[in-house]
Amino acid sequence: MSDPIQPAPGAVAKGPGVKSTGADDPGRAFHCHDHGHCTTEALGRAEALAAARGLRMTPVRRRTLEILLEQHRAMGAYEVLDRLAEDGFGKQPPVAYRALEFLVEQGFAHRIRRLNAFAACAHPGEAHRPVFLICTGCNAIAEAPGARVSEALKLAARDVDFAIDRASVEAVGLCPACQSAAPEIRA
Amino acid sequence: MSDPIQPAPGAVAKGPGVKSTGADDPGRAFHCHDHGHCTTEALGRAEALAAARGLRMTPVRRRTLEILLEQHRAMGAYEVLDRLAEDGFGKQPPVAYRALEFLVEQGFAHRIRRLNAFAACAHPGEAHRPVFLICTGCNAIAEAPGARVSEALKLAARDVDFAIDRASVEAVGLCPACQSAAPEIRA
DNA sequence: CTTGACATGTTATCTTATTACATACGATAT
DNA sequence: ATATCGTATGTAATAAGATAACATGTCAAG
Repeated sequence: MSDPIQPAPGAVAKGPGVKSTGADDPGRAFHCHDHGHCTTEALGRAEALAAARGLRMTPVRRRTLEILLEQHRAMGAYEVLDRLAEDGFGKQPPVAYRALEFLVEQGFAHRIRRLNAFAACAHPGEAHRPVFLICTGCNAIAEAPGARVSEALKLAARDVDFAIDRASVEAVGLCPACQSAAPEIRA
Repeated sequence: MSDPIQPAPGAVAKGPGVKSTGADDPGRAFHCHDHGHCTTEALGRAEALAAARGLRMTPVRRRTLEILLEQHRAMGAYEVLDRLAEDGFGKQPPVAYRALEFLVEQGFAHRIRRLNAFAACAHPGEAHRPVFLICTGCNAIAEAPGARVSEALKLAARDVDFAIDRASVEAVGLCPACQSAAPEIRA
């Protein structure tokens, strides 16, 4: 049960200009932050919400969320499955898919369609329409506030009389740290 | 070589309030329109653009685009592959994937991540950042102008210093016609 | 303690996508 | 006209992602 520590691997900037940020920073996945706290809080919130909704946060489900929370990146269902199997849970795809489905339904995790993968939600419980920012440099994923995007989307749909049920907005590019790093490579 | 006719199957509204629309209507996929013209034009533009770019619009590529153009909906790679095989082209996945990749790269088709599928571009050649509207009722797909959404997205990214490379905006819901049809079913 | 709803586990299968390698085609330069 | 090189096509094999169907286990209400 490796409980990975502070600077989450692959999600933490080391370069210059990196500032430590608090839990409410939208782009915190891209910066140094107290990841232990970040994890604990998300887990706690999920537990509380599940309880409040009369749902069961079972061992597989909790562990699945823990696994996703370890890093600020998306994981494929099979990657999650392997981890679960290591921990003594079932070894077959539905085990992972069901837990992930539950987490997504409850808003504790998100599905990143572009990557066919899943990522822990950074703001469980808060109604939000996140825009996903996917860094191709370090694979980190951040959720940016998507209220405005969502609004623009709604308008665009209304112009053609389309009734939106749900939407996904995913952008790939470079996080601040990888922008600093990449040019050296390209040059 | 079935050259599918006017009202594209699955893409054309039959209900009340349906108006015939011109080729420049953003949501035309959801309405009655001259699909033959719509197809011919897109194909012609693609040909011209390929030529202008010094690229080869080979038989598989052209046929692949034709297949996508038949209907205003997304098709899976294997569905396209089957059609290609019928026409005497190769029967293995790379045949379809390569042609589709070419079309997407050249902006003649789009990849709809949410559906793991592909759809012909409604505006080849015109620089545009489409928002995809996917109707769950009839599977039609329309491209709405995404300039504003794109702008909002850019701002959201800038707030966290993220450099967007490309983005996908996909909304699922009901097209005008299916909105009229659905309530009867639900009731 | 039984029952019913829900959760977990397994098998099997399906769909989507890629890697690797062989063959054919087409434009260019001899 | 033909050698050549880059590009396109074809095939086989397999990886990666996802679901259906069914059996078993668990927990809490009655």
